[in-house]
Amino acid sequence: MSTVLTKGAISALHNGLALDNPVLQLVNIRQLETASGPSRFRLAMSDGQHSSTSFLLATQLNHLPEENILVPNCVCRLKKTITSTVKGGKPVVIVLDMEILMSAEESGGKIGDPVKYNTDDMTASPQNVSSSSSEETPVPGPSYRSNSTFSPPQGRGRGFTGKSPMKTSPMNSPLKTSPMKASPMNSPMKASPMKASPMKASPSTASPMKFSPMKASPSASPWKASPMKFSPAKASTSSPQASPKPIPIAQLNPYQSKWTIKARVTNKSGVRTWSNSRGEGKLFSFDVVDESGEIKITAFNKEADKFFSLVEQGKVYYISKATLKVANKQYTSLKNDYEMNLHTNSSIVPCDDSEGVPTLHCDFVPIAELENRDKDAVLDVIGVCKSADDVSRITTKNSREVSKRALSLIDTTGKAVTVTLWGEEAEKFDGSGEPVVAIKGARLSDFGGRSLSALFSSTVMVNPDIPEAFSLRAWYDQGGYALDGQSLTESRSAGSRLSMNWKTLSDIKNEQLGHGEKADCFSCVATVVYIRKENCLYQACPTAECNKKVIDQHNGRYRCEKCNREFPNFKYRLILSANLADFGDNQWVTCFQETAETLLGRSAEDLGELRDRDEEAFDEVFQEASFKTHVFKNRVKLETYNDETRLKVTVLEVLPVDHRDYSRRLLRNIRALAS
DNA sequence: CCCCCCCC
Repeated sequence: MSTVLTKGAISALHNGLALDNPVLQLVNIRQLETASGPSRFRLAMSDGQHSSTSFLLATQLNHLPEENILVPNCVCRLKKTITSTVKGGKPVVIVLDMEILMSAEESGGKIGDPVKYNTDDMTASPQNVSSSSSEETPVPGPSYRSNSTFSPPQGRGRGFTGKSPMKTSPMNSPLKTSPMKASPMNSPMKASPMKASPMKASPSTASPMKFSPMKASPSASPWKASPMKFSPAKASTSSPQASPKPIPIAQLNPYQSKWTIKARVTNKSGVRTWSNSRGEGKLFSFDVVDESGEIKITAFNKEADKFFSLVEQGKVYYISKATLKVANKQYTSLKNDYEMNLHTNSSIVPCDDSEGVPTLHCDFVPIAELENRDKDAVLDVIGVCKSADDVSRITTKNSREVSKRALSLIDTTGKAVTVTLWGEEAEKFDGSGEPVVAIKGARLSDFGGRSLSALFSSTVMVNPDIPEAFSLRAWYDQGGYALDGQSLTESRSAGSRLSMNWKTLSDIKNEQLGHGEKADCFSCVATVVYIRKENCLYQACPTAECNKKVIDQHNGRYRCEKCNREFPNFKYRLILSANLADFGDNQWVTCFQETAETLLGRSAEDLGELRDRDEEAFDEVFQEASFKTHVFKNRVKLETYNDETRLKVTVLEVLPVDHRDYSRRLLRNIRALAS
């Protein structure tokens, strides 16, 4: 059993040596006293030979002990560590990422008979590091699979508040090429002659908000560069260098103090002020990228003044001595667990050698995949803009006026989604020629099912010079355009005259539908569990417009009080009480004539005749209509008579279930329940 | 230390 542990790892880690995913056993875990901030856990780890209590769990892993996953005797793989030295020269191994290989039960208790590792003896050399002896620590950090790191960007939006970042942009040359010119692929004009599309996006028509290519090294093809090719930075924080060698952004973490990064500014905000209960101030932020990754940097107050004009969109800088903190993923699509705040001693130095430093880093989510992402997620998307609304002005809840424009983007998944642009971005957007539109950092909303909204921090690029844009262009022009891409965003005008305000039956109670002044309308998918056949038919006035119940005079004549007439005949009409159920609740509803006929699959006239002639056949109609599932569009209103209130649900329309649509919504509900 | 990001 002891073979599972990486012998010698304790010594190696204490000496700051790189190890490839060492496997250790947790001997003990203790929560440290912390004055403020998140809890800290100190770990005692064993490699089977030595044990040491000099391990500290990075706070982003606190959930492991908190959920009792990381408990004594479990066996762990340390996927990412950094060895720091605390005052007194004592090393501490900070565990930044780990996984549990074996639970305490599976490990069967303490492995081997480890002796306490003597941290005073720092000359001790690691022996028998039984796993990999590679000097290369795998570049740590979040997964960077399938990302794009590319240049150049063509646009970025700052929304409609704050200062225009364009002012500070060095990039004001016209759009150099459209994707297809740069693309080795067939001309889309040839592939799709009737589409005038992309060629129209000429420099002269290019939206001013688009950024033109950067003058810096158009030859650089950074997306070809492997983001993983960096050698590891020394874990040691010693040996200050005269001209510091930059470390990859992906290796930044809060447990190092001396570092420099070399990175390009991809997204710079204006200066914004804030005022809340915790105080007030001003700030601006910017995103930077290198080949390994990206990170958000924020400058407050004095630092905002100091660095605002220095930091220019598209330029490359050496940045050092800033504070790393855990990023709040809620607000960013940047692929980094951390972000950076500038402080008094922070240094930002322009760098002339920008060769090979990419300009943007995207992780595009296929449109079909948006269905499975959480609401409010901030993500990157790319698609062909097959249609765009005209720009319109709306007034927000805070009575601000703002421009908006909705686009429909489609990608090779054959799915489309609506994206809303705001402010200047909406005004300047030119959708002619069905351009490829890439958005970095759009927010996913559940409006109309799934839709996207650009944020202040989003970067909107029209026909960006990136491989994804080229292949999308080719796909679209060579046939994708003909696809009737199903949109994840249900439009309010779609379907029939009633909008699909989808609810489950339990929503009726939970959301107190029908309790308002006016009746509420909603749609649901439900199964008929019971239909009351008693009193479902009545004898109505035979006059076309009058449906009033007639009084049987028992002399072959029928009297209508409303028409004040007697008739020799009547017509049958239906008022059906049915009980509908879905996975969460059931509900009594009323169907009048047409909806009742649809539900039963018979006309009221036929049913009336059947009831009088063949009761068994009549009953069978109700049996057959039971346990069928439909889409019901309903009106719901709380009604009061005689001090008694009850919820009245009237079915307005019965429709067949669109199973594709339904399963999408069902999945969404299940996810919502699970989260 | 922000985190506003709008509308249907």
